[in-house]
Amino acid sequence: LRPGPGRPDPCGYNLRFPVNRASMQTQYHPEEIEREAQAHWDRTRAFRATEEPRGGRPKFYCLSMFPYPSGKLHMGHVRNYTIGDVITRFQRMRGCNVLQPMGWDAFGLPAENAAMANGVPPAKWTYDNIAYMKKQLRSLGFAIDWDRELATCKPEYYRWNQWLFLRMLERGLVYKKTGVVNWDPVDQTVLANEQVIDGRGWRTGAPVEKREIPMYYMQITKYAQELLDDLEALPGWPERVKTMQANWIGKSHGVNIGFPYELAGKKELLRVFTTRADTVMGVTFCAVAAEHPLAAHAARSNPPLADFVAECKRGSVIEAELAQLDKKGMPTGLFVAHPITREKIEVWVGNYVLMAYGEGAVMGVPGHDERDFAFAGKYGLPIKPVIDIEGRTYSTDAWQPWYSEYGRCVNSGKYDGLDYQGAVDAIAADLKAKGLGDKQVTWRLRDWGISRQRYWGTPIPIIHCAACGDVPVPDKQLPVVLPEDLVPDGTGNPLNKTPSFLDCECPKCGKKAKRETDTMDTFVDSSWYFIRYACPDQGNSMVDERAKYWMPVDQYIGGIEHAILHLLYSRFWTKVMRDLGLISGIDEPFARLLTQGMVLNEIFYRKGSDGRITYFNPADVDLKLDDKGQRIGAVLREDGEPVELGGMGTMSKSKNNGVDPQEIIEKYGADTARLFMMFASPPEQTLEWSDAGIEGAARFLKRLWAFAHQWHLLVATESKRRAGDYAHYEYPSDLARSHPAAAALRLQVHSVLKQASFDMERTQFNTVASAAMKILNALYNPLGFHALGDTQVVPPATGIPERVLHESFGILLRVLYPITPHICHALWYELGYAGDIITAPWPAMDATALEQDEVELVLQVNGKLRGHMRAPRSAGREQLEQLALAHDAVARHTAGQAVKKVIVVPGRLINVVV
RNA sequence: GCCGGGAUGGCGGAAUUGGUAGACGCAGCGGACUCAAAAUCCGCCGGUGGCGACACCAUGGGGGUUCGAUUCCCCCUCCCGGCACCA
Repeated sequence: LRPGPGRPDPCGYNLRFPVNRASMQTQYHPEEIEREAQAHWDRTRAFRATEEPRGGRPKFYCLSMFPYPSGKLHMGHVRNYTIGDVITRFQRMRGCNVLQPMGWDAFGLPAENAAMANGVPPAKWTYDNIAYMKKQLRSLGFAIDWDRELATCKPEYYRWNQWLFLRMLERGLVYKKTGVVNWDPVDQTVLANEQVIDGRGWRTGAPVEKREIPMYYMQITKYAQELLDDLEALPGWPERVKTMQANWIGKSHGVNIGFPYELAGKKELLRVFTTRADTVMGVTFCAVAAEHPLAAHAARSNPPLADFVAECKRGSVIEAELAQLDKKGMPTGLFVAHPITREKIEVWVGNYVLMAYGEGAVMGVPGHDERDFAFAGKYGLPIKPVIDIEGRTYSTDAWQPWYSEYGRCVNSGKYDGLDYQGAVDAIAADLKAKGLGDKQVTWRLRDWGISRQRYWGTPIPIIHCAACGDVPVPDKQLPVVLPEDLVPDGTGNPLNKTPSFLDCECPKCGKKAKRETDTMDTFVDSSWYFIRYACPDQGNSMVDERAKYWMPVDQYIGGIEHAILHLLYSRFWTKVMRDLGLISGIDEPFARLLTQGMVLNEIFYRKGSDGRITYFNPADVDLKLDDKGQRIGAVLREDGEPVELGGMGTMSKSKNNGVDPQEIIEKYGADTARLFMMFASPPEQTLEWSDAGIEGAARFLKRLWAFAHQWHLLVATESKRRAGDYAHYEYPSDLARSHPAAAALRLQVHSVLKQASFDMERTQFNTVASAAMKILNALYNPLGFHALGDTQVVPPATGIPERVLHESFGILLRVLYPITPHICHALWYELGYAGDIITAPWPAMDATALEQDEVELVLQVNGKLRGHMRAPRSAGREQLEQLALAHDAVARHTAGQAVKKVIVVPGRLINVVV
């Protein structure tokens, strides 16, 4: 039943199932059909995406976050890319011109670490990993346009990092600054603020130190307002991601206040930022950060203070712990004047003041700020309450949370009685009149430091000349190529010891000069790869007009761990590229974002007598169940001794609970792995790995194949080779009477299809998989299949017309196809459906199939379910009321009581209120 | 502490957004086939009471709105994630 010679293919393609078999395989052999399907797609270049002229199909750009080539795929990858592939294939069926590209986030530290361990250059390690992982991805059958593959470690790619860096440098969007940076002592490199998590390096987990290093910054703060505002233009993003970004950007409205003082006869201002200008009359001291110039000045003539400042600066302390630390401080001996009362205010150095936020100095209002309260308490500074909260009495004994609430000003002279906004407005106006302050907006977001003291990254295109200083590499000398044969040995960046890279001529004066050896943060690489996919072969420019066709990404899929870092940087770069005129009409790169949940697995462990914990892989453990199937324990298969149940946790090496996707694919096939991943939970939720669940998915596909095979034998008999006859389904309007079983089947199948279509649109794929299972269950009975032996052929006993079964099975195959494309591809041919399933449209729901002459209604009394009744669809309200009231179950519960009201929900229920 | 998201059978999860709670699957139990096991197929499967028809209870806990609440509102408990000395 495959398209044979002489039979025109209605889709206009001349496709043939690649294997010429006399009959369909009896059993499901995933490895064989998957190999064949993939070879077929390769040969027909089925997933190559090309730009279509105006008026063509709508474009759909479906993108999954590209992987770091760490060695082999893990389950998280499989889940991520399967979700993307389901969306890709579904959008194709909906008639879109879909692009799903793939590439490699190929620069990064693990390559250097592997190089140190094995003595292999990072480049070789990376390229080997790419080759292996690409093979794995291909074996999963993803509808990827491999023609657009890119790797960020290739000069063709990273030259444009360098090129854009230079453009940004010209415009002041990149600048060099020596500043305090986060230093990861293990990786020996600088980390961006975004890469410091709980005071530790995001990769190494080592406590971050502070160092002063010159580095290049990208001015992301210039875009803070737009990055914040445009979050509202992203309805397709999860709320929590937007909230996380908004918090990270951290916009605060406040007042910048200057406290006047004199230094060496010069009038100066100590600037502070506050969101509580209404409490300015309660200031009893000021505090500056250890790095503040005033602290440095005072320390010069005050050795104990100098020691304290040095101690604070050392800061080899975890920031999160720092937050719990005691408030510590020392007076500087300097005094400033209160901007309104002219009172003398002492300036302290405080360990709790951050140099990087606001002005690096605060006004101390112990009456209404918890930190200032603790500080004042410790050093005996006065506490002056200036805000009154109605119905509360202030006491300086202990801090109360309500002390920091908004209220009315008291003890504040002319501001007494004003509320928060009134006081802030009045005080800001007075300060402005004196030139001592004004309203100000402050951001938490800081500029993005991109210099990394590492080898395996994009070289920063700068040349250091003794005469001319830092000179940008001229465009015509790009790319600055990174040598690929170096092997780092753990003693710093090997580029520093490589004269062939290091030595060069100054582009300005021609004298001998040295190249910059710092490389760029790898987040630069991933900030625009999705635009480059539009034109990866473009050698003359960063992007071309094809980017305009494909951008923005319609659906982006990736892990929640990138909610801030990667997604914020990418939004920033897109806006920069827009402002440089490189792309147009795009403010945001990703229209819709889906953050997939983590993949979890059971954790089993034993605690040794020395307190050491040993973890056991779930594959080596047997669960013990009681007779109800509830787990009561687990034993290690090897020794039969019990192990502890540690619950569910993210698959990780440390917990020894990972499952290698390769083993699953080899044992069950890609379709089974894909089906399980999609079926076990909705994409955004965590997914709990289960061997039994995998078995269940495999069982379903076997059943599907067995059913198809049985039916294939049935329809393969001579007179039934009429697949083409099924092309148009027209059913008599009295199908329900002539073939009640057929009408019932169509009702089931089309209701399920309606639900599946809805769930596809809202990316809830677990219920799409369940829909396919429901259709197969509905089909099993009409064929009487289950009662037969393995190979016996029996005609349908129910009298359901074959074309109804054909229609139903065609719907089943297409509903399931995005999730398990290989088996559906094969069965589509085997059962004689026209054309190639990858060009088949998503099935259309037939509304007439849902129409019934009689409907079942739920009967309720006072909202409680009491029975069911069948009634003609045409029955009116009154007729239904009467039927319901006369119904046994209803009568029993309403007997002797007055009926107050009857609620009729057409087609659903009747509720009698007594 | 602040922000966000959750809590439904033995388990993963459904419930088309206020209308039959537990779809679909897993596990379990009983049966068929088999010398036997596996595989496959059939049946049962939230709890309590009852031979049964059926009744009552049940979506973390408590209240409310409604003819009707897993769904909406208020309070509380617990869990997960993010941020956190941000002035």
